Amino acid sequence: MDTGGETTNSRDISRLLKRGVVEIIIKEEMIELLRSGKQLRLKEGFDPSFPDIHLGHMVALKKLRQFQDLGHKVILIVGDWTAQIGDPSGVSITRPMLSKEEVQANAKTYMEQFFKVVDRARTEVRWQSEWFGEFTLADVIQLTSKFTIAQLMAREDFSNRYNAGRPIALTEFLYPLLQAYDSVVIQADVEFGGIDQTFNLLMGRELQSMMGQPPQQCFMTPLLVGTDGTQKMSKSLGNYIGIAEPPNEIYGKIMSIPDNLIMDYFELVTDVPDEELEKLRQALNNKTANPMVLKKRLAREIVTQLYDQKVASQAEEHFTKVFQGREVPEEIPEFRAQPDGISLRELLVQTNLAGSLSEAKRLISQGAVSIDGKKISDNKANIRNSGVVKMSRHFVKVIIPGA
RNA sequence: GGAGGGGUGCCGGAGUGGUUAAUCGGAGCAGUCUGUAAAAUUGCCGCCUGAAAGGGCUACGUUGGUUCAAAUCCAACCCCCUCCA
Repeated sequence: MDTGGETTNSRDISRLLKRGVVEIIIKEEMIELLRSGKQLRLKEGFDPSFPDIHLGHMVALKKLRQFQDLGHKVILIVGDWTAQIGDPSGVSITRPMLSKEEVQANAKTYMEQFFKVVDRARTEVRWQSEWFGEFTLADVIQLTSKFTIAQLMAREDFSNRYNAGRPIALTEFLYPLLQAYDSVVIQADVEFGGIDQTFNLLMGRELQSMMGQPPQQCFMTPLLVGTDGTQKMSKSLGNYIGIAEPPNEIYGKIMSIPDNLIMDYFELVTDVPDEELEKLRQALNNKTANPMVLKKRLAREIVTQLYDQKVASQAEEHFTKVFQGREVPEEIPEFRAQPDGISLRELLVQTNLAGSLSEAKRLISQGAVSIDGKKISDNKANIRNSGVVKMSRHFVKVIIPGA
């Protein structure tokens, strides 16, 4: 059965449209669509310049999955044309054009991660080049003629930049238009995106109506705050937790998020039921729960989702032992040195614990490095015997042959 | 087409001939503390070399020039912004 099946009931609907959602345009229509029993076409786009998926993206992906579980279909659009323009996020204006091979490779990486959350069997993958590949200038003119500058300037980012005297590339205006056109081509019923994508999603609605299609519903998900606790999670800000990262890494990063983010993460990235969330929230508020303990639960939940329960317990164990118990982990990367040893500085550089000899020197002088638990502050120290070197949270087992 | 303003390190932003690897803020890194949280606090924050003091190299849009000496002066070029048309 590949249609939406029996009409989705009210309970499913309210759950679907509440948690992890900021705004739905237009909610009433969305509800009607869900009730109609029609199999909906859910559009989700991705920019092949950034193939890595992090927890921030997961909020929307989980939503997609929930829709899929009710029988609906995801249309994943590979934005191989819009990628050449660069999303007008204000962060980066121009992007290097990616070669076909790079796009292919990135798309592959992306999908490997995407299908960790989204059901592949109910997903259709479409490339923008399918339709834009043969777009002519005449087509471009026709498309652009449908919109006015005033309409585009309604986008906050554009008007902000304009008012601040910062440049706006002409091609950037094309970005929302192309994205809107995608909706027309694939006849999207619903488009998903972060709340910062509102403008682009609305353009799709607009264009669809102009072209005689029922306008798509816009489904906006909240932006997850990154590990720094202030800005939205993003790779370029370095405050992200990638879903393809090793379990220990994910677990550790979650443990390091600020306390005030705990409940957001629970709500948006896990499936812990609402009633339970409420209890956790209260426990946190009246301080009957140790935030650290809740975080551990959170970390476990998330690693379990991305891997499995067993891996999650292992990650927890690792964390408890190594970081809380300050023990040396069992499995640490090894470094084989020459029989006559190696200078500590050199070692730090070669194992990527330091970016340069100067940096290594600084780290050592600042007391960041220890060997077998003994702090080394002599920055010209040499390693002559095998041992475990620790720098901050990283360990390396140095092996000196014959020593 | 005309007039004016501007391009400095990861970002913002000082500096207008030497004492400037370049004030300051943010970000980042490391130490102490701790719950790998926050806050606090200390140090670092171009590269190489030196135990250190120091030395060398690279760097202020690009290229060339003036000078004992340039991010700072001159020329050409590239790029951006504003206003007028």
